[in-house]
Amino acid sequence: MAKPDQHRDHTVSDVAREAGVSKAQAARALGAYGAVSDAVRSRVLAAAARLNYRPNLPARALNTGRSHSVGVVVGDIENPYFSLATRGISDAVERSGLGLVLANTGERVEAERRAVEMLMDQRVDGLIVAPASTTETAHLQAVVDAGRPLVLLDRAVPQLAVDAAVADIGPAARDAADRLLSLGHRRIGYITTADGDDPNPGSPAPLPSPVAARVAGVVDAFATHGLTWDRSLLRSGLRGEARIEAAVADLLAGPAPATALIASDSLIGLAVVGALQEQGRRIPEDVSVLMYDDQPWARLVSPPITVVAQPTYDIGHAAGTRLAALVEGAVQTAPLDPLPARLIERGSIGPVPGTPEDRAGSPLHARVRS
Amino acid sequence: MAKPDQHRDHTVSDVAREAGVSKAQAARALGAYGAVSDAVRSRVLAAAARLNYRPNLPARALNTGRSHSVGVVVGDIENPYFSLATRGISDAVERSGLGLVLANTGERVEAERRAVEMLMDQRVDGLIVAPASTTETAHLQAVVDAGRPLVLLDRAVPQLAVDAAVADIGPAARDAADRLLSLGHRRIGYITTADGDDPNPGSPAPLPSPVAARVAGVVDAFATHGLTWDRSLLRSGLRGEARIEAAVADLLAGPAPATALIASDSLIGLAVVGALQEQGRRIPEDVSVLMYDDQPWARLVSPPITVVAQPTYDIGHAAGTRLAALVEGAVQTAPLDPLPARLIERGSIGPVPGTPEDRAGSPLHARVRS
DNA sequence: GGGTGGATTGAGACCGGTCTCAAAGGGATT
DNA sequence: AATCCCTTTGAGACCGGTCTCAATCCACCC
Repeated sequence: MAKPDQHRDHTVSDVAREAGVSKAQAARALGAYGAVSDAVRSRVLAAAARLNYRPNLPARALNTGRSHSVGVVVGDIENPYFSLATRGISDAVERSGLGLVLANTGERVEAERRAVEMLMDQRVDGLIVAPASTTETAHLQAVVDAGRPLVLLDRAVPQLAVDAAVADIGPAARDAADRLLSLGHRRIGYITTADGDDPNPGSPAPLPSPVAARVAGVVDAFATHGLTWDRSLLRSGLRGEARIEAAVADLLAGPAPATALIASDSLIGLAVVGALQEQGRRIPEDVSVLMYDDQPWARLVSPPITVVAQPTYDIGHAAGTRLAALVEGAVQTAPLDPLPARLIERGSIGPVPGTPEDRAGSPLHARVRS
Repeated sequence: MAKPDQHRDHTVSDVAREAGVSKAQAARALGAYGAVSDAVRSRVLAAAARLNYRPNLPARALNTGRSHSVGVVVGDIENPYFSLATRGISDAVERSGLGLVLANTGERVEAERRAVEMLMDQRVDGLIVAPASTTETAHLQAVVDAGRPLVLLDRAVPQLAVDAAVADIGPAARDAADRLLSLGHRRIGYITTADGDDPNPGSPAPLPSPVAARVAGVVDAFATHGLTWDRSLLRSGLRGEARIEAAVADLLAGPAPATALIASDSLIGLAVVGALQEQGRRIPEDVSVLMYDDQPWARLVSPPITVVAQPTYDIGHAAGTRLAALVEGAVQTAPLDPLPARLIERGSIGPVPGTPEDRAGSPLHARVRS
């Protein structure tokens, strides 16, 4: 009838009794605060060890108001980008003695809102969020209003005055597009999972900032050469391999097919390379391929993939370090510097099909500034 | 002098006052327990909405004893195996309304011990652990003794009477070795990051169970054919790409080089394929390669890599589902079934160099059962 | 020897919820 | 109208810590 070994854990009071001191003194010795004589401390510690005492962290959190844990909200921990960034966060945050509460959103704003709410209710000391949307950010504003430290990961949100650990994509994005332009490419397809149809900020559903920056790199590079990028070559909101493969096939079909494809992340890249192999297209002879996010396998496929590499681990680490500082009470800190991304040229981009390599640049110059 | 907007959150008492009811009634309405009339409930809920009340979960946890969160302890979240499994855990556990507290150990037992202790102090409702060691498991036994639900991930620990979500590697491991044997391979190198020098259970520092099972598959397959696998071809404890590359070079050197290499996980596989490419060895003409854990890129490299695929997501999902059930109070449950692994043949294994393919099987038969 | 001040100590309130228990309310029954 | 029973209500203890505050010690000094 009675539960057999319902032995509840020992508490501060138990330890105090065992050591023959008051609860207050035991608590001070165990919590390492306040004034405690050496004699009492050692008696209490010995008693605690004897009873195998373990502190109840939620109880402690209840009246200190500090939970010693931070929340991390990412789109998908399965995505190598996020798992590496999370590793960076974890390493950074652990050295401040903070635990890590993880939430997946599947890039759905609604799930993100719930996760953030839950973490706030959990009274985490701070939050790192890779926001799924640039516009629906009321729940993030609420975090700021509540005075809880918040650091954004990977994606900045202009209307939110908080730190963001991001890569400085712009220059590398332009480099990449320049490179393609100089090889004669004019029809460059851009494929992303992110939602948003217009690369201009201010549109009703803009792309998340890093994707927008990548697309802007293409647009800028074209503009620099007096050209205009054909926006119909932007394919967004593509979830699932099938949709991506279809987009690849579509971009490569018709009278004015794309001659180069840019994959907005390594998951897209995987699908794109897979699709091209299946469709029997050669890289880079038939199609040039550029991928965002360097992955170990990018060097191994043939040809090795040209990528724009971001310091993903460092981005996570920076976010974690900054959040830990804010949690410790830092204030008036300088904004985080964007970390540099860079183009790593390998073998997956080449001259436009039909163009002799040594003349690759000429069509460009023929048209420049009309 | 006074902190400007030190507005502490509203509490149940605040809501009660606002709604004109007792604290107890407000708490019942907000916590959805006990008996509350419709009139009171709606008044309380309206007041709560007006004050933007949010429950304090640590406080709730303090006297219910349930934190509605589970701990996950993995070797390295950056490893695709763990990030995929974690995704499975997350999905499974989320539908039970449980949060997820993550800890990385870097496969160090000491870090694992600390992480488990911290999570126990945090009073998580249950734990999922991928144990770094098969022998140093006192901290895990302590979890069991404390009556807290525990599910092991990926690796079973014989002396621990708890559920383990693992793959049934044996058959696929034997299939893989059989395949290599039938192609004439006799010198098969096995490369792993795990520590442990002897595939026999009972040795002082045995390999973790899944690695042991994989090695046992090789041993068994050899034995079935009346052969003995040369254990000097087992290379364990290899951390970092450089060490792995050195091991590859070493295995392939000397008078009796390995003709096939087995990579114990996808990270090893990456390094092995990279090393072979650098060393100018062709796969599978010069060396056959088999990898554990299917990864999207394994299909994309040339030749595509033959792998033993495990249902990693499902393993995580099974662990999460089982843990959630245990947390809900399930008892007397059947042990978890190991999930099947299977050999997926692609192009990275071929006949032993110098052996005409159609005669590949003959040296084997010539020796069978002496 | 009395005074002084800093270090130590213990009692008890408190954090924000849950939950027990006795009292009050409200039908239906007789 | 009195009784019974079930629902609803509020007071207050409690979870396991922290922390305030007044009381007590004790070494040192005049």
